[in-house]
Amino acid sequence: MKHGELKIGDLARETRTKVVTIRYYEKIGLLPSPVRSAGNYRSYDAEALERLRFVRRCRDLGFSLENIRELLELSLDDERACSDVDEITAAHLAAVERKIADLQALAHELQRIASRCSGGGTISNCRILDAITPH
Amino acid sequence: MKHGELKIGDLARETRTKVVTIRYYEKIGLLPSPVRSAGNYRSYDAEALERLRFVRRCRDLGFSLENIRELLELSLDDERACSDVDEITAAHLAAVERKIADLQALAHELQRIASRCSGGGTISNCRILDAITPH
DNA sequence: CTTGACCCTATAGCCGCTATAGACAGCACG
DNA sequence: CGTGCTGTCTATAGCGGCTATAGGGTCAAG
Repeated sequence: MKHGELKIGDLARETRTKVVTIRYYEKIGLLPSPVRSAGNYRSYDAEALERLRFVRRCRDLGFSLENIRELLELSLDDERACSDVDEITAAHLAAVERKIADLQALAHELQRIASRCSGGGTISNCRILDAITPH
Repeated sequence: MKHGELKIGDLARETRTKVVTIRYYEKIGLLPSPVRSAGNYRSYDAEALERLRFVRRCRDLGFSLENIRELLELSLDDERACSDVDEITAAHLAAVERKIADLQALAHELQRIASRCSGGGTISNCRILDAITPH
């Protein structure tokens, strides 16, 4: 193994990604197939590491793999308009904010329901089940 | 079809659940298999409707099908302690609140990133991609 | 020369549905 | 009676984003 080349486990450690996940990303074409060593091991270079780092960062930001695919493609074409990137980001942010609002409404309702528990009772007079049951 | 009996489509309309989903719930044992009509159509009674309504309500509250299974089982046993129900609800609420916190952190980061867009530029000087790319 | 850590492929499973295909039931209209 | 139409039936595969399992091969250290 030449200087600077990384095995899949090295890549996994560097990016805190599981080995199987890296292979999965390759299978779905999110990462290019790397060259293979004599023993048929995947052998990565620094660029591959950078690409995976970018993917991981995007995943941490909650982007879908499909979005990441687009972002990667955009990032390779210097001439494309930056507004495409902005659009993807803005749409994702909006989706996250919608999800937060939904979950907050949910949390309030659950709090309301949970607060009804008198404690120590049996199912027959459970006010939580009562609250859940549609009337 | 006797008075008061419902076909799967009726159940679907009443509960705003898709027909395929009802069949799916039956397959995984969340709903009991109903009797069949002469033409092999599923035939539901009012109790089945109530049960599905309960399931739907729980889904709307974000409970997993596994949780719903437990809640259904608990609700059938009058003697069981209500605290079991409270536990499931409280754990779910805690999970929802964790998720909200995670998403809020995410939203803040995305806002920070999106605000860097100067508009009108090209990928080569895209400050969003810059912000996403790990250094 | 064996042990153990790592790597390989291929396949199936997770959740909660959704989609597709191909066939049968039941009713209205001509 | 036939023809359409809508609704229902079964069975199977697919979605996203992994994760788990089985059954091997590779390689460096002791």
